[in-house]
Amino acid sequence: MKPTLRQIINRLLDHYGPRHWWPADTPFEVMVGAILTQNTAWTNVEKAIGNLKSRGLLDPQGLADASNQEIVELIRPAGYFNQKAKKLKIMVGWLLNTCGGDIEKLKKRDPEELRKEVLGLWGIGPETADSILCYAVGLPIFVVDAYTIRVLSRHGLVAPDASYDVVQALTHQELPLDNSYLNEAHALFVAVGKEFCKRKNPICAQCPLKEYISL
DNA sequence: GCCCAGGTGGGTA
DNA sequence: TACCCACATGGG
Repeated sequence: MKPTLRQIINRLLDHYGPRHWWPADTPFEVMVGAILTQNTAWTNVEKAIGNLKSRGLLDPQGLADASNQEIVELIRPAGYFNQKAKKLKIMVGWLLNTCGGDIEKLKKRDPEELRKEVLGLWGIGPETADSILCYAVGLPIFVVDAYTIRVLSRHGLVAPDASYDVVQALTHQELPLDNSYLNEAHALFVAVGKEFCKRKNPICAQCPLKEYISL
């Protein structure tokens, strides 16, 4: 039997309970984490974030003033450090320029225009942009990631190679456009994805969604 | 030693 | 548009 999106999320919420995402102390830390976690295990991101924190660089002006070399050394554990240092510099430059580093002010902007602007920054694609808008700014936007597509495709709701925009359009059509709900929904996909829906294991005997599997 | 992880941008046909 | 590749560390 093919479940609906709402059924999947209800089942996951039932199983995991509220996730309290994103794992960060401040909205700015969310933004930094969103860049550092690109194609990277979160455990490695934590080390990099810890390094930045202990150096007192986890604020917009601090990062803007730091040398590229220093940032590279601190974020080395997160991988892709040359690219990511550049991305962080571009992101904080934009942030300081557009709102003086005060992320609260971004809430007053037109959401669609803001998303386009963030997407226009080098190094920020759809998932990173939406992570920032959902978890740092607090907008009602669903974040699509590899886990989301993997889980949904294994239950026949989207194609395995479905595009980001197609999957997001589906979620925005089927789900309440509410920040708390969409925040929770994405976090639940990550929870079940990490535990049961890795690339290789096709079937998950202990998965809370196993009752729906019919493929 | 090999595969994978909460992607993105650039190059080529 | 549709592939292909570089980017890089750390854990299983």
